[in-house]
Amino acid sequence: MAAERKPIDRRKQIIDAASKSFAMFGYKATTMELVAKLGGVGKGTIYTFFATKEVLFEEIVKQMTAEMKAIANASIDRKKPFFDNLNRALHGVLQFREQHELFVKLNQELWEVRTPTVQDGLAQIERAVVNFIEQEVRIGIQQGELRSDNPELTAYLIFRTYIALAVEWGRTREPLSREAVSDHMTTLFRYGLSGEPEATT
Amino acid sequence: MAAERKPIDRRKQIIDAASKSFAMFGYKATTMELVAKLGGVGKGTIYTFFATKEVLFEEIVKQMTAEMKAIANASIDRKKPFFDNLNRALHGVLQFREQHELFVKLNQELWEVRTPTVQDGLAQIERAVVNFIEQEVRIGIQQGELRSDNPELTAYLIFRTYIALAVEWGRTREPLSREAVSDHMTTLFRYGLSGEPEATT
DNA sequence: AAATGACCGAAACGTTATTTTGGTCAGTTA
DNA sequence: TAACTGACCAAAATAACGTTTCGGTCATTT
Repeated sequence: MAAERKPIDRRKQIIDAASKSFAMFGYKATTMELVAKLGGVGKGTIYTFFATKEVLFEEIVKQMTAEMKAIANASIDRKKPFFDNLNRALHGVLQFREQHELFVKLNQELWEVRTPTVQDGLAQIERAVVNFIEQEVRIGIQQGELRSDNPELTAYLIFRTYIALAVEWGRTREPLSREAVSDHMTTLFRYGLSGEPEATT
Repeated sequence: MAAERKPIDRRKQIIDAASKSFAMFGYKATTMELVAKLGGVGKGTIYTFFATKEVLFEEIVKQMTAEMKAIANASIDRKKPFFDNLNRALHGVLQFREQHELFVKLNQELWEVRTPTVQDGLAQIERAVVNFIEQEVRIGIQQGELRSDNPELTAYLIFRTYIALAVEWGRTREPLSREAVSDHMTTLFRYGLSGEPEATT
């Protein structure tokens, strides 16, 4: 065994530790001291990679956003119809969301104490998601698969409906399964409430 | 002139004063002392009609809910199709909302300081609205005008979409006009995003 | 009998003392 | 000597506490 691998990646250690801590305790309750301890790293070391706690947090949000975008992109198949893609992307994001508690925790924290940094982070994620959907909507329009005089608004509506079904509905009623969420999304946006019950394009 | 009308309606005076104060200053900043002063009434008198400040507030919420329901009901014409009714009811409620600042103020207050009483009041209004829509959805289904395997969820989605368009969208983007809101609602729920551009049933 | 406002205790608020925490840097380690 | 560390500092958060405000009561007035 060649003794060579030893350049411990401090940066990764820090990000991993911070990720876990933010997801577990939220932004406020995560102290740099704790991140250092969890990461097995001196506190000073963190500051050789990240200028401030805020920057560290933003990095993690950015990373998570990229990861989600990758998942969504992977589930898009340009040869398949818009609604199939929407459905699959939805499933992917939903699953990701369930695995990574960060969003949930952050939203909770935003409700309990209004931390501007957290608000910004969440807003950034929302913007990324809506942008992604908007782009897909534009492609769908070009393909003649759907109609919209305002792709951004349409994307926003899709996003809000998703949140309503996947998160908000479950706060006062029996939560919906992943399947139920994407079923409702698809049928609503495909045909609206009137029209035919089922048909495949 | 027959001198007879003189039984001053203290109750009404109080409710009017409280209504204005809640709408102007919010729940917290409205003191019983102030309501008394505005109503031209002794503080003790309020308590002969309303057991607590909370009860007074609930009464006003109840009254406002009833008023909204009346407006919505008035705009419903059983002979006309579901979507026409939805559209008209929407217009009515939107207009009502703009006239009475209470909702706006209450929502703002709920964001700034979490007052449980305010939260309950808002939740009650939401429940009333969703119930109303649900009932209309059920009728629409019976008439074969629309399809839904879960009227409550459908009603909830209609409500959330309405809020998204009328309120939330305007927080980060250029607000939509009343017309734009109901146009988008109608087209989305009628046909979804695919399907024909325009057609009248 | 209906109405009132001085009055009361509890909750909210402002202020100050104390603790925690983000961020630095002189010193240690490899 | 370059990466790393943790004692250290100022600023921000929190706790302690005296003061004010406010919901609710009730003896008195109308």
